[in-house]
Amino acid sequence: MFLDRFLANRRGVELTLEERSLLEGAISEIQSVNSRQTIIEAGENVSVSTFLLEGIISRYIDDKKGLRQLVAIHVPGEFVDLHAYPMRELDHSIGTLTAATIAIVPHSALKDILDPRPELARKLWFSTLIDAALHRAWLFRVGRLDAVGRIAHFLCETNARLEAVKLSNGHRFALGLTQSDIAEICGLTTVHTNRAFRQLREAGLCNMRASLVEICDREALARRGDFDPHYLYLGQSPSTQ
Amino acid sequence: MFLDRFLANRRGVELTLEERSLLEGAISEIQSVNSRQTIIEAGENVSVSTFLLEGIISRYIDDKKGLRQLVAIHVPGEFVDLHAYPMRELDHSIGTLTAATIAIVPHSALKDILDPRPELARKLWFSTLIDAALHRAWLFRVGRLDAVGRIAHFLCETNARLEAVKLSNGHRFALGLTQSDIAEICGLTTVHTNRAFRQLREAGLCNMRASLVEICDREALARRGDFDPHYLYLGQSPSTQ
DNA sequence: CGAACGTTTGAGATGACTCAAGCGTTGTGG
DNA sequence: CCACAACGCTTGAGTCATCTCAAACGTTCG
Repeated sequence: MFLDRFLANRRGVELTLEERSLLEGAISEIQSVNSRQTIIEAGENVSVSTFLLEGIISRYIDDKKGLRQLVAIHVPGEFVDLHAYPMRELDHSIGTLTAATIAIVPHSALKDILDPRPELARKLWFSTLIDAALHRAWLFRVGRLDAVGRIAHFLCETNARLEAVKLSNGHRFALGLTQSDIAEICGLTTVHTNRAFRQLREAGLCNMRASLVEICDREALARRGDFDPHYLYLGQSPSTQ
Repeated sequence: MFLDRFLANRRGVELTLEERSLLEGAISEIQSVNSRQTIIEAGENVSVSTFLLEGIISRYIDDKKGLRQLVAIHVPGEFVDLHAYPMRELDHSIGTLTAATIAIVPHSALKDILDPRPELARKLWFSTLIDAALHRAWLFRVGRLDAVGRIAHFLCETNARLEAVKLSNGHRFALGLTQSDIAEICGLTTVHTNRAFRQLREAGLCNMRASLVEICDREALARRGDFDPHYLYLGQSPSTQ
């Protein structure tokens, strides 16, 4: 039941009941973490992976001046660092953005489950590759879009991801992030992010107050952000644009 | 012998002789491809993966105006799209930048080899995760560095990757790319890339003429580009900064 | 020799940044 | 229950990095 959301609605790799309960059994611990806490520091050796049950977690790279670049965020129902299983150590740090609940999965338990089950291993492999696809979409966002487009794209992506795990109805969702968080995600300053939000609001595309996001015109928002959900590898959800 | 360079000098996942020859046997075909050819279009269904023997191959996402964002480049000794094995279809396109030689590996052959060999499967999984780590470094580059820094970072990365497969001596390497290619990689215009190259040249950090890159001051270049090679998961090569 | 391509330089436009300050909301302690 | 601190949001004005448009120059190759 902890893993109900894992790979939910992902094209072709939904887990069987047996697979789900096997993975469930590999969980060693459930933890609560406060907002804005570092969970793993870049370069650390890790022997467990983290599955996110509640809240938003970020992955980021620090530059030498202490500024950081977010390279991923995770929503409930996703492994945050399953890639640590083959990699052993990480090239980035991990921290909470909001308060969060996580499940800890030791790699030894994972190995016992996966070694005799190539099909399941391939599904987990797939799930780490979705993260890579998200990285690519983020690259596109930062490299090709202007400030308004980046925010539009990010909101479309987040809406689609949350919808897949039933945390958005397609038009409205709670997102515990501040405008500064979104600025960091989109590679912008807080000030400029705020101005871009105003433009989106005035154009009637979307609205964010107190971390509740309301998407007024989903299609127009997707157009403004040049958003094509293909890279999320979702199944055919009824309202996915 | 085709696969000699694959995972060469990668921390902890070097292939055994047996593994190498098994993969070697999975190759169905060797092909030559001209410069600037599309190999795979985004969204296509694929049942083979591509291993790069010679040349430079890019992966890119098109925006709706026909401009493209490069999300990865590959050098000899790397799988270009091993992730197509678990994913089946790709969220980006693939094309050559220079003339190239590639080896084709059908997924069916891969499955036969990997299903009974979880250890080898984990090494291939790892190799796709290095691509993800490269994506993250690219995000850092585009999100946090200025024009000169981005180019410096890219040159440091490329130097290190080519060194791992013995195509750079650490200070000099042939790179069949134009300044426009590097502009696309770094999310800059050609004009501005040219000006940034001049700055690097005048500062005595590096030099690029006719696609031969010469790194004059490796440490200073790494500092300028805020480059830390940790994310490449290389073994301890003698001169890696 | 000429066409195609890549590199280099100039001048002006613009999107995003920096610095600075005011405003609104929330939570807390006296 | 009020006052104040902390935090996030909003706005303004001036600056700067990068972009756009334009043109000249050098190589390579047929």
